Amino acid sequence: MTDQRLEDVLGRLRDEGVRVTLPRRAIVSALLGGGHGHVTAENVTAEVQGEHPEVHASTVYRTLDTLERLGVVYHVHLAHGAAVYHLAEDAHLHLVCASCGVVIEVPEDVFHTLADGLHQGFRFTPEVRHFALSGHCDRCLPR
Amino acid sequence: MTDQRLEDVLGRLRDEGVRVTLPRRAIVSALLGGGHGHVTAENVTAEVQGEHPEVHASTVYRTLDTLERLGVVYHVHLAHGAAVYHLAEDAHLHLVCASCGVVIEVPEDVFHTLADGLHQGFRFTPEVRHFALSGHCDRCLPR
DNA sequence: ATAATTGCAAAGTCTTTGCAGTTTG
DNA sequence: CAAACTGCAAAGACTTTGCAATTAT
Repeated sequence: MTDQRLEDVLGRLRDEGVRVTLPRRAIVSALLGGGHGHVTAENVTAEVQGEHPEVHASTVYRTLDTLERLGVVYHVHLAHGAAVYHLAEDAHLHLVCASCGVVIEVPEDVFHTLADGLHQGFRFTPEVRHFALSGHCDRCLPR
Repeated sequence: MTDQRLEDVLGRLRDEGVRVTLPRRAIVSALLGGGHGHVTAENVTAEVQGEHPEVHASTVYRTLDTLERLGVVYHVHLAHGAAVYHLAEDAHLHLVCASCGVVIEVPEDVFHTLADGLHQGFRFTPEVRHFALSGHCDRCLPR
């Protein structure tokens, strides 16, 4: 019943000299448990506070930063609102419809051609993970 | 000496039933005058207030919205900070280095292949103008 | 005249920060 | 025990909004 993935992550924290505290344990649990990606810091806070109401939002932000530094999670800006967090192992790219907000997840390799072109033409290496690509899904296509 | 482009824009406002006021005149002037793109609402406000200190930032935001609705300007989110505004006629895409912040402007057609691929594969039409593409320029490339 | 627009102040959203007290290793 | 971490409250950056007074048409 002890979640192995939880222990793995906590082990990684300890290996890095990062202390394992009750808030961190709860936050990592929430991330692993919620599972299905796209959680905001606020979502995580709410979930954690269900069990541990004393854990403050600022701690959640700080912990998410720490986890990102360690490569456990990363965050994406989907649109104008709050950033969403993912487990790093679930890495993928995001297409967001500017009208209806639907999020389409796509594998990274879809961008290879573009990345090659940008690198050759402009000496620029895109990092398409960190910001979603805005646009329109077919049903919201203007006109 | 009367700026023809200014009068053109103001004419467009009137045609749309939008009133031409002193703040709007000053804001459009600032956009046309500053010229070289990438201005934030705050930049515009500062410039306008040089001549007309009574014009309030909220008016600038409202006017920029109006101008965007009319297709005179559009705004882009370069990174985490404030949005930047462009004259619509200067439309182009933006690559932003996450390390040094340099902004590289590229023609839209660089994205055609990607756009076709996304449309065929995911029924999604990217609108690459509204958010910059984050990444790293060669001199900031990690590792 | 009258509907649009403005200035102002206040609020709103998301996130960060300073600090004193608490906890981990 | 020392260094790391936390809760709290406050601030910070950017933008939006409600409203009464003003202004363009």
